[in-house]
Amino acid sequence: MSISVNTMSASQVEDGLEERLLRLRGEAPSCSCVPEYVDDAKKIRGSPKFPAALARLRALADEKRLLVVALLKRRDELCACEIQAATGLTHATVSHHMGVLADAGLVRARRDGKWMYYRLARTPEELLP
Amino acid sequence: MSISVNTMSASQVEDGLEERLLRLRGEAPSCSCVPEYVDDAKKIRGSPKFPAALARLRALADEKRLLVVALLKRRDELCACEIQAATGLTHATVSHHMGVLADAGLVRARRDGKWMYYRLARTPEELLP
DNA sequence: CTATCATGTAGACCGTTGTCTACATATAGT
DNA sequence: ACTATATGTAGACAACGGTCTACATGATAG
Repeated sequence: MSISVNTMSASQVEDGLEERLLRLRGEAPSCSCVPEYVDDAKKIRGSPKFPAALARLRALADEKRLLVVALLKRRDELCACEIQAATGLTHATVSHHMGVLADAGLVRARRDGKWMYYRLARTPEELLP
Repeated sequence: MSISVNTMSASQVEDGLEERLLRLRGEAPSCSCVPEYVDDAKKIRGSPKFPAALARLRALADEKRLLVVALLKRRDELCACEIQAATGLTHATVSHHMGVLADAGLVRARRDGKWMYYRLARTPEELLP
């Protein structure tokens, strides 16, 4: 899984055994590119912003959920039954989708009697990183 | 599939047959919300911007692809083998991911001899709607 | 021209997820 | 309390997508 390209010493490259083994697996590049990108990748993955941004993107990467968010940009609040009618889904699926959007921090839910109302949690400009 | 809530006339509601049928399917809301959102949804879906935005979001909604885009924000160009090392994937999977990003219009590919170089197609600010 | 390296493509595998039905919970009205 | 309405939850199923291996293509060096 982990690739130790950036930690290979000159002696290891010279004896060639380790390198050839990696090459046979197709895991060792032989181009002349600099290897600092591996550290960059670790930094990016280690940042707490990365999983949060990924969660928001995954929440928006669905046709129905993106439609709901687009609707909420026009009307600041929609009840669950409106979302159901606009998407053509069952109420169960709507509930699922709104849960995904809420977990990602994109929408906020408010209960008023029997009805649930949803609105964007932030301004549209802040929705994406 | 299509829900005709916004086209129901008063007589239809009064005789109740059509309405009860819709209710039995769980497709007719009975709350007091206004129904213009159905037209809004059609407009949003009909816009050419909607599928394009969805394609970009779906391309970014993957851990590895988001990592690649984040890397490309720091270094303006990366070759395929660098991306392979940074992600820990096989070259086949890297090729697949870069194809998805390119199809979504997020990255551009450039061939230089045996190597493929990738860079962001736009400035980071334009990447998302 | 052949060998070798970097990358693309095809197909299979399998975990993820969007969707539904069925049931459960909550709220309001009678 | 009892009923009806609105929404949430659980589980099942099917389609999608990320990943791999194996093979194909393109490109350079000798």
